[in-house]
Amino acid sequence: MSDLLERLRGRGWRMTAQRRVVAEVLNGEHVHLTADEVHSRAVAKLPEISRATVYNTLGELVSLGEVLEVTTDKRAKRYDPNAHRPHHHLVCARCGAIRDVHPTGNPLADLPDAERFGFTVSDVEVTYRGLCPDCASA
Amino acid sequence: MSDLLERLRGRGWRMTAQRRVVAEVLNGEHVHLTADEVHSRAVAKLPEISRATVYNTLGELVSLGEVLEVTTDKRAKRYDPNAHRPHHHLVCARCGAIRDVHPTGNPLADLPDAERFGFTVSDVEVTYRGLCPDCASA
DNA sequence: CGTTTGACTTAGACAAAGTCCATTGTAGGA
DNA sequence: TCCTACAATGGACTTTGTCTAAGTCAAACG
Repeated sequence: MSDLLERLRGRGWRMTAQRRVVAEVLNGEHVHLTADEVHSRAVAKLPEISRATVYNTLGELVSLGEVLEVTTDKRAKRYDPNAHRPHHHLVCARCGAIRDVHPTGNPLADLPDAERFGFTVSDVEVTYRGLCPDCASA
Repeated sequence: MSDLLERLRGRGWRMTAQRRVVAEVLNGEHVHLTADEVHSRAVAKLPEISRATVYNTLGELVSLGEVLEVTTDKRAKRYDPNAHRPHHHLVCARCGAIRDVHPTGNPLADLPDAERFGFTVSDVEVTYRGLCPDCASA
């Protein structure tokens, strides 16, 4: 269950009530919360936690590589704790629902040298867009 | 040249000084300006143009399919006038430089039915990340 | 051409998301 | 237990974008 929390403890991350709560909120599969949603849920468990702390903690988790920042829409960034299994995202264009997906193939290999403009390419992010079953039938 | 302007005129788009200036600013290859950058450049040509008009006009160009919205980073949306030729983006993780790229292969075909969760998938957006030559040597 | 009209533009208020900073609190080691 | 470096707080601030009411103008029409 508490994989994220376990990993953080193992890395000697200084544990505080606030950090524990944020990590707990983020735990799970197909979790893609905005900073604000993380804050709301954290407040439910620990009413005195501040917005700044949630932002700080999320930023730190991202730096540690334990959580990924996902920007699927133009609104708020979302935070994805599933950082240890590489994956991409499928987003509903209407309601914003997000699923983790695992396409076959390797898009990095699909970018010819001639198209790299001298860049050192290290990562690729793929976002599929469409309509989820609910929105498609509406 | 004024391909964009030509196309818009051809579509019976009501032409005003403000709209012309915005279209002119956006013209070109590898152009990925934020709304604010578009506004600054538009102001240089037409000082009394307002921010709201720039936003309105950009939104309209996107609706018309003449300009694409790109969200490569967590900051502002960027606007890409190269909407005719499908392409993806290569972004420098440090300085934010953006190039249009044309990978081989079709990522849409790489998403198995089992990974679609019943979604009607219509589009895919690929963002490569790395360091541009300047940032890599620094 | 002049009139008319509905679409376009404007300035500024407002909202949402995120950052910054000086102050206060506390985890964890000696 | 006490200390101290690190963490949390909250409120002001910044950035990005939206909205509205009132004024302006492009273009169709006669």
